[in-house]
Amino acid sequence: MQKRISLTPDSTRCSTCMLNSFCLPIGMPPTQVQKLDEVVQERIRLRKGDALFRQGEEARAIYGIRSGSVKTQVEDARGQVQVTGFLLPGEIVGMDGYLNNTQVTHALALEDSEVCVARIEDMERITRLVPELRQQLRRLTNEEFKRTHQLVRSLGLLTAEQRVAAFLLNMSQRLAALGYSSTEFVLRMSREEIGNYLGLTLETVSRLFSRFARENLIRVQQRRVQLLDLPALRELSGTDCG
Amino acid sequence: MQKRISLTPDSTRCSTCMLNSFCLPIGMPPTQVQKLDEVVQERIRLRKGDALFRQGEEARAIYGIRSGSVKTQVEDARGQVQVTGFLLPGEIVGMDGYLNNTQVTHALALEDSEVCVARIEDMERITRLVPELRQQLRRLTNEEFKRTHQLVRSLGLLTAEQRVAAFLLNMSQRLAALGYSSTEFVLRMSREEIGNYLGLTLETVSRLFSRFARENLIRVQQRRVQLLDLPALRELSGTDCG
DNA sequence: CGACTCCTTGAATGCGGTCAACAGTTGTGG
DNA sequence: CCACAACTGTTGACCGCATTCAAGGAGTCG
Repeated sequence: MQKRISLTPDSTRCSTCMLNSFCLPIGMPPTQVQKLDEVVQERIRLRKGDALFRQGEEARAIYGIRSGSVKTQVEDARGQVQVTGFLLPGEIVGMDGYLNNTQVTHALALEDSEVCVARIEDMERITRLVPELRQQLRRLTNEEFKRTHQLVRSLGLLTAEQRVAAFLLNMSQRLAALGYSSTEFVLRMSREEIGNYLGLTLETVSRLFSRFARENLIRVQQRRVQLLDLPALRELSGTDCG
Repeated sequence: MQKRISLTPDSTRCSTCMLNSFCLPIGMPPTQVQKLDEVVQERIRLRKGDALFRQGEEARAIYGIRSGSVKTQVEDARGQVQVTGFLLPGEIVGMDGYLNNTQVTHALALEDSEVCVARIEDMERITRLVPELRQQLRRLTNEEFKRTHQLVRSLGLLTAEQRVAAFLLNMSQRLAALGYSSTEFVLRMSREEIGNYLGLTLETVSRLFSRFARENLIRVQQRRVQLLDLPALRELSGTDCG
């Protein structure tokens, strides 16, 4: 399933990566980032639908998304699934596993993707040399908490309409941060996955997309989305950001 | 509001605390636990309603609940509040703040309570001497993730009935672990707080309590609850544990 | 005792879910 | 290249769960 790639000296590394400032090295001085090249010795290529890791597995690494996108989901004893996040390039998957050596979520590729591998045992070693890395890992864990709290807030106190609007704005923001258009993008996940993530049915998501389109807030054709009226969406979402 | 208490040599410490095996020292050998006494030099006494810390504040410590109970909640820019957890004795509050030096939630006492203070700057120092502590902190962070994921699952895919049943079972389990009765206890929070936590209105919570009582699954009088039929509640909850 | 908060219960409404049919898209193999 | 199958998304009709609004009761504290 997964395809491992060892990085030859001249292949891309943290220190020369385009996503440098969005990913693990965020805010680290260049001299430190070079030391990260020692941690990230490997990449994995995933086909759409491949598992990067599975809930319950031993956690061996944390992963930075280099291209493509990934969803995380938890599964209970009865097999019911709840999507807990959609991850974009530059974002880190597996922080929760890092903390207890056991993955608490599944991570599945939404499309063909490539992820960089930072093995936990290597990091243990490197944190002794680069104390900033420890701070970095904390910060990433904190990000993860904020993401999850936002999801809880959305599920706990927003209406379906607000959730869908907030979801679109959130995607918009994150894509914009990566340098993509904030008003025109392709959703990599199905209506069902969006619905599951937002605690709604796929029909409700579809209906709201259609209604937003009818009201000229967005344009939709399949997974291609165009946001026509950001202020109105923000107003609808009932939150001040995604 | 808060009342600080410095611990005199003969007052209770981690190494002699009754909650020893439920709290920060969980699973640590006695010799290590003694080193924790160095970290936990202070306790705070809270009156009902007092804030242990507030969202946005600088995080200076993590806190172990010694007696009483605490709720955590996030607040958005418009002042809307979402309760994210109810914490019992032995449980740790503030892990998320520890990770970024900024509190991402409010923590409020549900009743008169006492919490032990482990200052972050002290812990930095102690982790150099007691490497196990670092592992401990990771484990606690992971616990926090699991708690939150469970809440997301509950909000995302359970019905009101299932959520309330699961909530009661969860309280039951955690109280039982502390040595209290698993079938008879007093809820420290209002219907409104439960409702907010579960993404329901207070009326829905009240109605479901009444219905469970009518069906002889529980007995309720105000905040005093008695679970009469655990298997049936488990069945209802649609999950295999709280 | 009165004022307050918290809880319960009823009645009516409506949001989102369910079930079902169909359309559009993608992928596959002949 | 087309035909067919499988998947994904849209839309409609109906239903029911949970919310909303409202009134009244129970417990608590000054």
